[in-house]
Amino acid sequence: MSADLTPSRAATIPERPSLDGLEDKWGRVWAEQQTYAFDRAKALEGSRAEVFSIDTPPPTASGSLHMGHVFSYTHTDCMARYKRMVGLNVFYPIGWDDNGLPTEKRVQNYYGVRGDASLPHDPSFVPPHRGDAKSLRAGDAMPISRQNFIELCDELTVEDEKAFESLFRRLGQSFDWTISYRTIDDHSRATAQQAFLRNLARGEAYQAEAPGLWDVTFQTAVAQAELEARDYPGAYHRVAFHLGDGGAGTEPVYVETTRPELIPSVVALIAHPDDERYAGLFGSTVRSPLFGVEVPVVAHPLAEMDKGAGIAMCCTFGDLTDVIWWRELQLPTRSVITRQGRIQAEVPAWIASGPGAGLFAELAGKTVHAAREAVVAALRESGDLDGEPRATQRKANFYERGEKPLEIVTSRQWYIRNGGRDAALNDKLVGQGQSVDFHPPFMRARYSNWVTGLNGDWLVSRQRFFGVAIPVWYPLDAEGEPVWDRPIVPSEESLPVDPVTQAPDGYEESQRGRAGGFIGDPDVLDTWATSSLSPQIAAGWRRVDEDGAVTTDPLFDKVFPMDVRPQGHDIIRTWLFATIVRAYYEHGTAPWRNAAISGWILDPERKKMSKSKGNVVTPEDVLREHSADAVRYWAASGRLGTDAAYDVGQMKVGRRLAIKVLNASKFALSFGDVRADADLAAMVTDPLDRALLAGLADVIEKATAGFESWDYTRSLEVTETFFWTFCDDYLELVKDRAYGANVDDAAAASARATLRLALDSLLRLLAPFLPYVTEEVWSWWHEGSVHLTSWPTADEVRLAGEPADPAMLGAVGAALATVRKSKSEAKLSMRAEVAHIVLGGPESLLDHVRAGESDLRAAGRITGSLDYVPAQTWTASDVELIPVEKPKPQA
RNA sequence: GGACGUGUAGCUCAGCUGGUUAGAGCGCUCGCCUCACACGCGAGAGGUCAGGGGUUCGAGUCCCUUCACGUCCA
Repeated sequence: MSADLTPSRAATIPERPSLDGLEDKWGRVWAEQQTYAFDRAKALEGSRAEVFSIDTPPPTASGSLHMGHVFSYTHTDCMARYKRMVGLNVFYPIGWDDNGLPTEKRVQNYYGVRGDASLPHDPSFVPPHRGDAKSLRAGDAMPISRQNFIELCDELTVEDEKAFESLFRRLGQSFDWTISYRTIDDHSRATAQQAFLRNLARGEAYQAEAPGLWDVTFQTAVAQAELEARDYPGAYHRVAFHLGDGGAGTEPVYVETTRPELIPSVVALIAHPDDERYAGLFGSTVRSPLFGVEVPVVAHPLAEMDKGAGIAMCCTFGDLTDVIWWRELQLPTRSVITRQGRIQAEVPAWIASGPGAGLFAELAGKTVHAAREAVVAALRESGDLDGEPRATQRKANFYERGEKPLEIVTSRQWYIRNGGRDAALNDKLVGQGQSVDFHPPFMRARYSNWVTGLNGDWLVSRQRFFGVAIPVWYPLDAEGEPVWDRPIVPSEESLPVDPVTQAPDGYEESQRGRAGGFIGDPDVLDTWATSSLSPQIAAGWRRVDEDGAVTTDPLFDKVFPMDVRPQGHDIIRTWLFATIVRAYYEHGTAPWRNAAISGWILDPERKKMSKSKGNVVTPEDVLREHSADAVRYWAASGRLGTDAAYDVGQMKVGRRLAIKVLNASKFALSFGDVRADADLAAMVTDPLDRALLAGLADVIEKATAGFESWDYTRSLEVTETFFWTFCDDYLELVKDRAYGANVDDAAAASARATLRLALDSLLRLLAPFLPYVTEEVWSWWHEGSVHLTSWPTADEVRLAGEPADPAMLGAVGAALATVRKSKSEAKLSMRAEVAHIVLGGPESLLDHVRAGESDLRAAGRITGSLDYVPAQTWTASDVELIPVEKPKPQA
């Protein structure tokens, strides 16, 4: 039986091995030698099964990497390294998500600018400053053209990405850096536009004018997945609506509303059909206070009987329930809130002829907040406010990055169907989730819950500057009005396009904005609409050949569907779901076979780490202080799907382990060389050595099983435990035997061979977790990288002949511990000699101890008589110890 | 209100399909400068496995229920 090892040679070992500098040393070597390069040619020749492909999350380039990134990316890297060692051709790309609002905000602050679509491109533009913005008020920002703005985004994200790359490299991420992309680069933009155009051609994407959530700060539409419900202070205002013509003697109907400023928008009062208090009013009409607009009282089950007065004021639009009522009850549209979050300037028709026209004119142009105060004052004056407003906490929808509650405005937007309005499609998309193996499995419920609970299609258009342009134009009719339902689309060959600066085929730029001409769609796609195509972008779904033809890279079928999507659970509803939707439409399949979901990192007090709490640590500092291997050890101790604490203690344990690997390896290789051509396995004859390797074989099997079930933590744990036993017991037991004797001494040779065999496997078992220290030690006596060797197999260390019993090492180790305990209790040095001892132990194990007695005597310094007696537990009796002679201080 | 997860030594966590006196590391206490390692080595103390009920010869492990915490969705 010969082990499948890389070439070995006489060991060259540093005098004092150290972790310091290993990251720089090996990081450079790995980069120079392309250690982690994906073998494209081999993939193209071979079968899909020989490849392991990873849909790496592209981090947001404009943020900064935090310990959560370190945590989850390490999880993936450990799996990637394992898969590489079992012989798979690992496709491990890295991309940057430099798209979207975070980048825009960062660019605005960094350069002191803001985008203004009305401005022309200035080719010689120089930003006011770079970084170090002084106190920057929105008004001070310099307005610049969209193109100039995008150029700045481009400039800054490239800088940010360099910092990220350096950190990832130091952490030991085994990406293939040649397979990289940026979600704003030409290839990504073209891919995103091509996929969108195909969605459009197949009817999966559509345009609609509809009420939708709108962020007044960022001036953009917002999708359901970007919502965040937050507590928001408000007040119930009890407001009177008047019956009939409001004649005296009739009791008004009181509603309780938190948004009195929307009274001009009221279209109905709505109560629950079972609510007897209002049953008599259904079908009749009431007049709104102040404005005197006549609205019906209608029944709908979404009215909450126990909330407020039990009867709600339906306005267009105060919240999402209003939208449902408006749609289902076919109510009129009476919007007064503009996209800026202010009351519109013109007095609307339904108010102009009524008593409130003057009041409305006063409200015009006011913010929602100011309008509310004005309306409340007017209600007080007219007597329509019953009592005083009562403060309340209500849940309001916010854009996840926004600071003001979302308004609902009607606008023309693009959508991609995602099952939110189509039960059959919803079922299919839930089914796509079933075909992905989630790790841990319960994470699938997050997916199914989200998909099942969707209440609308995916809104993909955003009114932003920096992003992938929606690749369509609209013809203008003879009156100069856009013909929305006949969008002009570009050819796939011409992608990427920017409809704002380029004219569509068949038109001249001079026709832009003119009757009979065209306009370009000014919007960009949701960031997720691009990042949801990360598998397609990385794997070359779109490729442009030299002749300009659009095809697909033949590699695509060798890596797609990908083997795994690693990501955090917070973006199951966005990134994971969107990727499934896109792959389903384009390929009819799930985009990956597995989804590996990492948990969050919490601070030691179990709080979420955030800048505002001041408990954020920067990965650079952490890596410098503890070493990359130590930080990886901490990360790898966290199982998939489980939140973990930021735990310096665990990093110290990892550092200790890494240092132990250095020292133990040095020791194990220091007993004199074995013959280079020797069959190591054949040299292992001593029963204790055979027991060690038998135990190691079991460990290899368990560690392998761990990785195969995505439980890398289990692999680390069994390997680590065994490694410490190897150090504390086995090394101690055999060192005397391995020392000193000549090369031809069979007992010594057995120990030395075992040490090498064991170390060889142990390093490979630890390599996915501790890439630096294992590479360092490997280099002492091997050619090539440990990361490109084969994963150890139990067969390598399972010797021919009589099967050895791994329990023997445990038995002799327990006996040694018993001897140590005697010395410890006597408060003596471990060097103290044992003149006499009677060892008690389980009868079934005593034979094992006898078989290893010479090693036990050497390690325990038992120089006198050693007797055995069966006992329930390990005990020592009749112990006679000889203290070590303390050397007299020299005079 | 719904879904999912978690609750095991002071702390961080293992305990897989139920089976002998519940494990590890850190921390703590005591001892040891043992020729790989003092960034080390050895030894020790610490738990009625959140509470209650049930199934079983036997439950931290399965079922029911209560409580606490977390995340997401309403």
